[in-house]
Amino acid sequence: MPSGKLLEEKGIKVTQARKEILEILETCTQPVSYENIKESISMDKATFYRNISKFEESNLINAIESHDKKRYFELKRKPHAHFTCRVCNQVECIKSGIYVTLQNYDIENVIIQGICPSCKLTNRLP
Amino acid sequence: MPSGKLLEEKGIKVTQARKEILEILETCTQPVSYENIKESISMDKATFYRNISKFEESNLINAIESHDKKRYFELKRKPHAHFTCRVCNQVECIKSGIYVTLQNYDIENVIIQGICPSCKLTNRLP
DNA sequence: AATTATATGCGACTTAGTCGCAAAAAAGGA
DNA sequence: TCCTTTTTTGCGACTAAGTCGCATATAATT
Repeated sequence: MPSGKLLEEKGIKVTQARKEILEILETCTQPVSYENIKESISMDKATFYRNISKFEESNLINAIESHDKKRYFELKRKPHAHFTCRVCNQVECIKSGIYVTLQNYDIENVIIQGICPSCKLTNRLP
Repeated sequence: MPSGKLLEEKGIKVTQARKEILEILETCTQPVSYENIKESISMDKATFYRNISKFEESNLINAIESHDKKRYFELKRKPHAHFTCRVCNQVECIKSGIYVTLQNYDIENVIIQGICPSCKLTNRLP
């Protein structure tokens, strides 16, 4: 879906900066932080975060915070859980069936924390 | 269990500050932040956090970060999931049966994010 | 074109948590 | 008990992801 269209649908004005952010998020298979993509975007940090806030309000994206205190962003597609590795800090989408329900709570995200297979195998330390 | 004993078992030197922290954590039924308990402790902020780090290394306590970017601490007792409310930021222990397994991952914590029943009912906004 | 509204860049700011260092407290002898 | 070594503490300065105020720029509207 072209990023301009996504924005129009949500009633968000289409700007160069916003298109840039969405286009990058569309190509990413895992959530990314500002740090991860700052070389690939041309806007200022403040503009990036202001637009990210706007996208969050419009329910366009999802943010997950990892152990490094950075927030990682992804387009909202099919709901799924996330795994954050406390060694490499990467945030991974977990597509496999994790279903959590809690009576009377609104559940918006499920985050599993621990050590990912790759860090486990290579015995990397935090 | 007296807090001095807990420390000795883990080979951590017993000091006034450490006993204070543990005694408070022992009385808490929900995870608490530094902010929550700073009036009840007599040590400096740096000392608090240094001891918290030590307790984490020794697997004595657990930390959960909420939406307010603060970390909430609890004694490690029986493993259980946590719920963090993005409106009131409280961290709640979820004792009911949530079991998550992921092949080849080490799972250390499961955090469910959303809106708690109390904030839902009263329609509080973030 | 002129007016109004919204978005952007820049630099200063916020804030939970961390660090360096000197003073204080504990531990271990002799 | 006194002396030496090791660990802990308090204080103030610092860190870093993210936010804010404001002036400028861009877009929409009349």
